[in-house]
Amino acid sequence: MPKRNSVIEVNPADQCCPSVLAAPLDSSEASELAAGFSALSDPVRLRVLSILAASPEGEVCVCDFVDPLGKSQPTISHHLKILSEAGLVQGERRGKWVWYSLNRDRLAGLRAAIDT
Amino acid sequence: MPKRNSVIEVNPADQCCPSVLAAPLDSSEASELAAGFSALSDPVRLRVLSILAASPEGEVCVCDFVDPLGKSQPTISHHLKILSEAGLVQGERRGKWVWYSLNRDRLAGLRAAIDT
DNA sequence: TTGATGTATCGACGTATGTCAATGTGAAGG
DNA sequence: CCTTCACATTGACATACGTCGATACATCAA
Repeated sequence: MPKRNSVIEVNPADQCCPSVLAAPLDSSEASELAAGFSALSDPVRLRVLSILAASPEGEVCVCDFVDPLGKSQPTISHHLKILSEAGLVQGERRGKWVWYSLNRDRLAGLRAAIDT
Repeated sequence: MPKRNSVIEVNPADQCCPSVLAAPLDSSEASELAAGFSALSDPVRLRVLSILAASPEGEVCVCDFVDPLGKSQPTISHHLKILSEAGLVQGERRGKWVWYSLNRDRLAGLRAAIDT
């Protein structure tokens, strides 16, 4: 190993959420964050989020994703489940339909994790 | 489809980088962004970034990742390549060693993509 | 109850991904 | 030269992931 004081030892400290840039992440913090970014690592899911964000009512029903995204209904449902489990969206059943809405706080948390 | 004006038609407009929240993403914008977040979707890679960010010199050589991350040298090299291809880090060979540094602009670009 | 409609789950398939041992490459020192 | 050291690449493997057809579940209307 070249002559340098190499890797820093910094206490993750008392902060609300793990941050990539504040201090070296331990294994569990890194896994937690990686799970969040995994939810963002698919183009269909990003388009789901963007459609939700652009919706004036703030909610979109499942059937309204199928045509614009060009995927089958089971595929859309699969992606919504992944986004839901990641805390990025939530669904609410009203009658036959399920309306999904964006959780902007969760998205802000992921953004903060890569903030300077 | 339930009675609502459903999905909005908004022009992606003339902006520098695709944004998830500004307007509905088209397929190629979404794929481009998803590739970026894919690079962030692994705990080892997030820890690489956090170690780089915490390094006072702003650069860390490959051998200094191996022990802290508990992965083999080829695995570290593999992850560094993925981060490099995503534009998040860059490596510079100096003698026998290769020093990697963080590209904060690229990280800021991804952060901006999920900004409100 | 029956049928129609919207959504979720299951099963299967091909592909992508993380991992490491083995090997290749490139640089420094005898 | 030849050896040693740091890093990259390859090949193989197990696992995870995206996709869709088929099907189950839930709700409403007749």
